[in-house]
Amino acid sequence: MAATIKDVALKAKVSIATVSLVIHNNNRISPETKKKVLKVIKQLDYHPSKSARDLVSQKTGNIGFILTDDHFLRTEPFYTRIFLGTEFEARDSGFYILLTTVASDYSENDPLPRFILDRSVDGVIIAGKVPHILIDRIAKYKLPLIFVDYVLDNEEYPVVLIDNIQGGILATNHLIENGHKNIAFIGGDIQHPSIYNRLMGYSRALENAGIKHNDKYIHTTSPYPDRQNGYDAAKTLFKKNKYITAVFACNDAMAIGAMHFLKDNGYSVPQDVSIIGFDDVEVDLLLDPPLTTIRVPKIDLGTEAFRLMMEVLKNKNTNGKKILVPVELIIRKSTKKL
Amino acid sequence: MAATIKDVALKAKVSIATVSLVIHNNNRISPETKKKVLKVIKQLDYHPSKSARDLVSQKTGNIGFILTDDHFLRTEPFYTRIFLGTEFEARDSGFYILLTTVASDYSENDPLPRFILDRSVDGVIIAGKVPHILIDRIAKYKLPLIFVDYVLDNEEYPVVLIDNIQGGILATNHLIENGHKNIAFIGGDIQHPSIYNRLMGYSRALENAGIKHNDKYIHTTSPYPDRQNGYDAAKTLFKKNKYITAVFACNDAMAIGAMHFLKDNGYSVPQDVSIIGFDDVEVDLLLDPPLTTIRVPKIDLGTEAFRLMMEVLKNKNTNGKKILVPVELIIRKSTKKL
DNA sequence: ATGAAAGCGCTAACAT
DNA sequence: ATGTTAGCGCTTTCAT
Repeated sequence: MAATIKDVALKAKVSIATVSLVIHNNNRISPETKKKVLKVIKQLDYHPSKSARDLVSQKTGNIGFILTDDHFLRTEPFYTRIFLGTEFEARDSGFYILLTTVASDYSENDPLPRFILDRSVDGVIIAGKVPHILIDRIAKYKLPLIFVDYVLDNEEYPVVLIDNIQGGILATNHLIENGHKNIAFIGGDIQHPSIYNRLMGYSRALENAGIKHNDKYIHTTSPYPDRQNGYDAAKTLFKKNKYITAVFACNDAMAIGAMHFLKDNGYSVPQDVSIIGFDDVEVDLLLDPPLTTIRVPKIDLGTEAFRLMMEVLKNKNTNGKKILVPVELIIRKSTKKL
Repeated sequence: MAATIKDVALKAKVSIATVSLVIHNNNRISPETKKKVLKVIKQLDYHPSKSARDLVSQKTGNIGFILTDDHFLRTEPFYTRIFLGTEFEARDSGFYILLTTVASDYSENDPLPRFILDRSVDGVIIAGKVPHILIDRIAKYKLPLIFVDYVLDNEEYPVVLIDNIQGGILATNHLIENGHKNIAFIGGDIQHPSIYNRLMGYSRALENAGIKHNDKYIHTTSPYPDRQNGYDAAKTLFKKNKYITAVFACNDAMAIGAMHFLKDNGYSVPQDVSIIGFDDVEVDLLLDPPLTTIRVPKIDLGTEAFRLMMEVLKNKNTNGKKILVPVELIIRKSTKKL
């Protein structure tokens, strides 16, 4: 069995209280005693038991990380990266991240993540859109709650968000600067704040450039912004509109789908149509042509979320605190001058 | 604060021992008492504290999951999927998975994963190749240890492996059946058991078909089987050999790299050269042409690993137990009849 | 500067 | 069938 505090105390001929104080670097201990105890700790390869600490401190040193299985299973790693950022940061602070997925159609009767029920987390990070009912249920447990890449607009939770409006502006400006005027926007569910804001950025950029907003160029009825829906959105759009020369897709998956539609139908990218995506997932580079996009620093999102959680746990006033993570235009080969 | 066993006992007017027995469904308790206690438990939304349980039971209900950061950061989700399989299965058994990455060049001076030191896991799953020194150090803690997709040949650890030999045979046979005779193999470090076994499958298939083994068609000097090395391997190979009509890459990443090299140099796939990969990562479908490959059921690998861990924890005799997960040929468009 | 002791929320052995 | 109690390995208050 592993050594306990008792073993150390016995061998160092001090009380367990002294050992505890040494571990916590309390300055009430004399240098000699400290040295002696430290030596024994090393000899026995003693490490305090987390279970015992958790019990007595009424904390767990764990943070729960919740996302829907849809999001986790996404082909292009996105939330996985956010999770990694959180995990990296947590490790430095001595915390563990307990990851769990919930069904995208989580409903009243589904069980809550276990770590909430058995109190094995000190706080919960929710990444991406999750059903409202889940949030409501979690809220009852009064655990610190932080959102990443999603938040309900009427709530006061601290949140880490992508600067989607800025990203929308960046993407649209890039197209405008390349001489495009007939610029389409394709996106999924417009109720989703990220997509809504990307569209807002698009609108604002057009407005700033004095380009008239054309509702026919906007397609946002797809439920989920994946490749198939990108394909379908492009199909609908190009069937009705002949003058579109550029497409801003709300994410890379839809951009990829749109690119496929165009290829299948005799358009060449970027000669006939320029396409820009959003997210910067790694497959972008593999495409032919490689996709111009807006880079989202995914790892940073996770890192920031964890830091914010630490602030909350230290009782700082973080009510409604919002961290906007900046994005970056990555110009590759799917866009060109008109 | 959350309700404790004491609160339940008080309200139900029984002792905490009775409550404990009810929780554990012990049949020594009378149906009426049981009913009464259960009712109070529901009223108070009582869930036993994991910290307390862990401490008294000297178990943690956690399993550590270790992989190198290289592996976790792989562009094509592979180990992420294995992890998911483990997590899904763990959830059903009431376990948590603590994920941590270690540096690929982990050395003597680097710290051990914390969950080993502070005893917050009951066992450890190691996924993919990790430095030998890390395994040695972990072994000292006498924690149950299981390997997935990697194992040292001289060790007695239980392990879940891909049936790489069978996969190598499947891939090579597919090419042979399509009339190919001059079949190249490209792979990374041949010391890696997976790569070695895929090559063994290749050799065996050639042998069975009575095709002479040509060492010049085998390139296995790349350190890490990624795209760049696939590109380079193809370059080396095609510079020296004119008669190659098919390439079996040890994984999809190298296959993708090789495909790029061929495209860049005027070969067309599959008209001039057929290519088959291994793994079946999702981007394969996006390629032009979509990649023929050997499908590895990643989620299953994780699931099996967790189940094996449960067996070990139940003290079943699992010493040296080896689970071989079967693979499957997925024919797409990168291979064709000669 | 150090030690004794209570107690965190459970489980399990033992008692009734 | 149910209750009493010791103890898991720590932290922390209070003594000394």
